[in-house]
Amino acid sequence: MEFKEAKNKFIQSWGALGSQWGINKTMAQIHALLMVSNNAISMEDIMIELQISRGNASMNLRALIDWGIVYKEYKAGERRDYFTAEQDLDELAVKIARERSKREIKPALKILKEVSTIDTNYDADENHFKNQTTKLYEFVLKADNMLEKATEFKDNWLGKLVLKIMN
Amino acid sequence: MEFKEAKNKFIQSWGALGSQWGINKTMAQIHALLMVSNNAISMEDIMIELQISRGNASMNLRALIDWGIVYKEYKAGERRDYFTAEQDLDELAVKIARERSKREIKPALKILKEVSTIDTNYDADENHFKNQTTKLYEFVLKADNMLEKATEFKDNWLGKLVLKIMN
DNA sequence: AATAACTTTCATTATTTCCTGAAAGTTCTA
DNA sequence: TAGAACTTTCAGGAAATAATGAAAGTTATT
Repeated sequence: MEFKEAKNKFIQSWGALGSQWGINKTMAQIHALLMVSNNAISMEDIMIELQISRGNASMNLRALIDWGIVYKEYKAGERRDYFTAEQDLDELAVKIARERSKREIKPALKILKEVSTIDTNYDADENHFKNQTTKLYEFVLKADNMLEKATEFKDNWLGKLVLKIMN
Repeated sequence: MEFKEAKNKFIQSWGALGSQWGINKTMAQIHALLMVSNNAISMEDIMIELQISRGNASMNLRALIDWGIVYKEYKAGERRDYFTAEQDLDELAVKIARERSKREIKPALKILKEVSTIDTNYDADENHFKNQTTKLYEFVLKADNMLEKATEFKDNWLGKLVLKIMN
């Protein structure tokens, strides 16, 4: 396999993987492209390389920037914006974990708390519901806290975690 | 909030959360319903409760069974199938983690290995590509191994992990 | 082996999600 | 402040995904 083919395969696969995890294909592809690019690249370049429209490129770049994993870069004497992706994988993972926690896990916890604190009479079904949702709340809370703790290492957090687990 | 309202809210929210993580809404809703149900329930019941068609119910129940988080149950003297969800959250998380690893992470690793092992000349772009994908491969491999190790505790694995991290 | 009770399949339809492209917006320069 | 260079927005169209329901399939019973 030569470079261009490999690069393309990587971008396509990253896009597909994104879809499976609830991230839209183009967003994942732009991220993939930037991640393996040696230099900052312009919206124009991205549009051409991925064969997408200006609007699509613009919206997804914005989303990636909101996630904190793509940066705008200004080149001296140049009008257009250039973009780069976070190149450090520890940092990337930390940012993704924090965003998903903020956007999805925290709201889910709120709802779990709400529904698990209903008043129950002695009905078996209601008790079971309350029980299960309470457990779920505790489980998700614990998982979320753990992730937060783990990512606080920041520097090589995954490596440190592995060491701890291995004993 | 009373029981029925809470139950509904939980099911709806679980469905929405599923979507955000690449799991179809109905599948997540069926799972939610079964998870908080005190008794095994029939396809008929599920169809009514979630207002979905027979085909939809059948296909998504099948998918949940394939994931290993929903079980068929046979009641003596009854013709129809009844369904229950895995009630133990540790077990549930382990199964989901293992399936996603098998279905998504392992194939991704295979591709990362492929694209990261191209022959490069001294071109800076190519070297950067090779570098980044190699690092990504190692990172994902490490994460996957860690998850495997963590879930091997099986019994209260999340709790044990938290303890380790806290030191 | 015929019928009844139930489940699965899959072509069609519906819904959701995503993408396009043109217009409006912004920012810089002269 | 006019115009050029570039970016963003968003209504409408396209594509992807999910759901329906009727027919085919399965299994148990008589």
